[in-house]
Amino acid sequence: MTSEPNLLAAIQRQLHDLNKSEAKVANAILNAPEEATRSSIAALAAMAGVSEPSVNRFCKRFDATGFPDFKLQLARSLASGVRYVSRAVEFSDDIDTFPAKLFDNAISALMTAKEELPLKAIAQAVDQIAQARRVYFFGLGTSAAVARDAEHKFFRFNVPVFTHEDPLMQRMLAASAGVGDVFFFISHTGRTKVLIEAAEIARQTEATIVSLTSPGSPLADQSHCCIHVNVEEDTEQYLPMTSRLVQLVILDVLAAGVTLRRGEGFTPHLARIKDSLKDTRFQAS
Amino acid sequence: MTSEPNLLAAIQRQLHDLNKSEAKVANAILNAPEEATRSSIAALAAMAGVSEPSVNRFCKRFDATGFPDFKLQLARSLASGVRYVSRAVEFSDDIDTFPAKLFDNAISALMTAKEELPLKAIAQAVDQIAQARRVYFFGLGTSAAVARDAEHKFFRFNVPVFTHEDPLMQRMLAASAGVGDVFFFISHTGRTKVLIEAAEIARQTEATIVSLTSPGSPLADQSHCCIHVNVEEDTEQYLPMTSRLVQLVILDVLAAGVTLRRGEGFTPHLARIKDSLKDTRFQAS
DNA sequence: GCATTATTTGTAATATTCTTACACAGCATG
DNA sequence: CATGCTGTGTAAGAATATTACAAATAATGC
Repeated sequence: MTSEPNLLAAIQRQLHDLNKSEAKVANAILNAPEEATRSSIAALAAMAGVSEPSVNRFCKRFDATGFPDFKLQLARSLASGVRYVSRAVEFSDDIDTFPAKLFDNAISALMTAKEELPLKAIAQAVDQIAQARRVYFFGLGTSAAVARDAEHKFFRFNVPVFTHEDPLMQRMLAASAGVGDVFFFISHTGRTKVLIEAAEIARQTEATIVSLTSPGSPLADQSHCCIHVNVEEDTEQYLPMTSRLVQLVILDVLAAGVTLRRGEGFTPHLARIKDSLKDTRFQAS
Repeated sequence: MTSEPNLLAAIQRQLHDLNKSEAKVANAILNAPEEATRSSIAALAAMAGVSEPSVNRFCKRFDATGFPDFKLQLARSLASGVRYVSRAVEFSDDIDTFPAKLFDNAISALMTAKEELPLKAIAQAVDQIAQARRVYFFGLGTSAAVARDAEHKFFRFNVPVFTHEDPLMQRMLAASAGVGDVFFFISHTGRTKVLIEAAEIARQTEATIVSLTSPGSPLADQSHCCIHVNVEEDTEQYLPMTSRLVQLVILDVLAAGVTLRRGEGFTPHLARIKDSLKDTRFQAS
C-alpha cells in the first residue's frame, strides 16, 4: 500500500493522462473532495456524468483496490493534509491563529521525527549511557537548556551526570576524560565551533562521544555514535523551536531506555527519589 | 456531522460504558485501528468475536450512520494524527515500541493542549511581557530548564530578562521588585513551596505575577495572570515529560506574540542578533 | 478512405457488503 | 417463578460495488 500522502495533488498531476470519462471523475472529485468521501459510487458517477464502472476504473488507476478503498485514502489524505502541516507565522496573524500554528508546527515536527527515528543509534546511546562511569551533557544556547533538562532526567540512574554551559569548562572536562566517560553533545546545527572543539579534545581521550545533532555536520563527524535529528526550522524569524522539542523527546527516549535496561528492580530507587521531593510541595486538597 | 477529532480517544473514554460485545469491538479497533479501516464489517466482527450487527450497533453509538461511515471517520481521525493516544511504557517494551510510545505521548499532549489553549490568559501575558521593564523567569527542577529556555528566547526583545534557579536569589529578587516588573513562574504542579513563597513575596510589591501552571494550584492563586496547562502525566515511573513540552511551546507562543506585537519593524533587530552568531559556526558546505 | 484492431465506455448481471427485522438468550425485578 | 428489559445473534433483505461482456469510439495499417 503506497498510500499517497496527498491524493488530491496526485490526481491533479495526472489529470492530463486520463481519458475523457476518468477526467470527468477527477474533476468532480477535485471540485468537492469532502463530498466525494461521503458519496456512494452511484452518486459520484452521477455527479461526474459517467457510469459507475468508470468511477471504479478511475479508483483502480490510483492504486486503490476499489471505490471504498479509494474513498478511504481520500479521506485520509484530506484529514492529514490540512491539519498538522507546518505553517509559518505571519505578521497578519492574530491571537486566534498563531498559537495554533505554533502548536501545529511542534506536532508536525514530532510526527516527522517519529517516522524517521534512528533506532539503532538510540539503542547504542542507551548502551553507552547505561554503562558509563560519568556522563557529560554539553550544549550551548538553546541546547544548553536541553542539556540541563537531560541532567535532571539522568541523574536518577546512579550515574554521575554533569552539565556545563561554559565552553572553557567543557574543554577542560573534555581534556581530562578517560575510559568510561561519555560526552553527550547537543546541537541543532552541529556547527557551533566551541562545541566541536570540545568534541575534538574529548575525541583524543578514551572517552565515548555521543551526539544529538543534524546528519553530516562537523559535530556528527566527531562522534562515535550520532543520533540524527533532521528538523526543518524557520530560523529566519524565530529561534529553533521545534528542534529542541524533538531533542527533548529523544532524551526522554534515552532515559526510558536506560530505565528499561535497569529492569524492574530499579523502580523502588526511582520511587525513593520521588518521595524525597514530597516535603517540598503543598499537598493537593 | 460532529466529526470527533480523536475517535480513538473517544472510544477509549467510553470503553466502560459499553456492553460486552461492543467492548469487544472497541478493543479490536483499539488494538489495530489501521487494520480496522481496511476490514469489512464481517472481518472486524470475526476479529472481535462478535456478530456483524453488533459491530454495526457499535458504529451507530459513535455517531456514524453505519459501518462504512464509521470507517471513514476512523480513517480521518487516524490520518489527522490522532492515532497518538497516550500509552504508558511497560517493562515488556523494547526498542521498537517504547520510543514510538513516548513520541505518541508527546504528540497527544500537544494536541490536547492545543485544543484547550487559554487564549485570553496568553494574550494578557503577552501584554504584560511586552510592556515590562524587567521579566524574571523562575522555575525549579525540570521547570528550571524551561525557564532557562525562556530566557534565551525572550532576551531578544530588548527586555531585560533574568532567570535564577537559586531559591534564595528568587526570594531576594522578588522582594526588591517594583512597578513594571513581571515575575513569570513556571511549575507543573504549582505546589512547590519555595516557588510559591517567592510568588507571595513578589505579590507584596507592585510587580505583576504571571504563572504557567496547573489550574487551582496554590501558585495559580498567587498570580495576576495564570496560563493553565492541564497535562496528565505518568509521574509514577518517569519525570514530567509532556508537561514541559507544552510549557515550552506556550513560551514559544508568548515569544511569537511579543514579536507580532513589536510589529514588522522589529525584524531587522532579530536579524542582527542572528547575525551575531554567524562567526561562532562552521559554514555549511 | 476503408477495414481492422485497439481502446474506451456503458449495460446488465453478479458478487459483495451492509442493514434491518425479528427471535432467542440472559438478567434483573416484581 | 413470571414478566419485562436489555443485549445478542440469525437470517433475510437492501444497498452498494464489481465483473463480464457488448457496443461505441478512436486509432492504425493497407
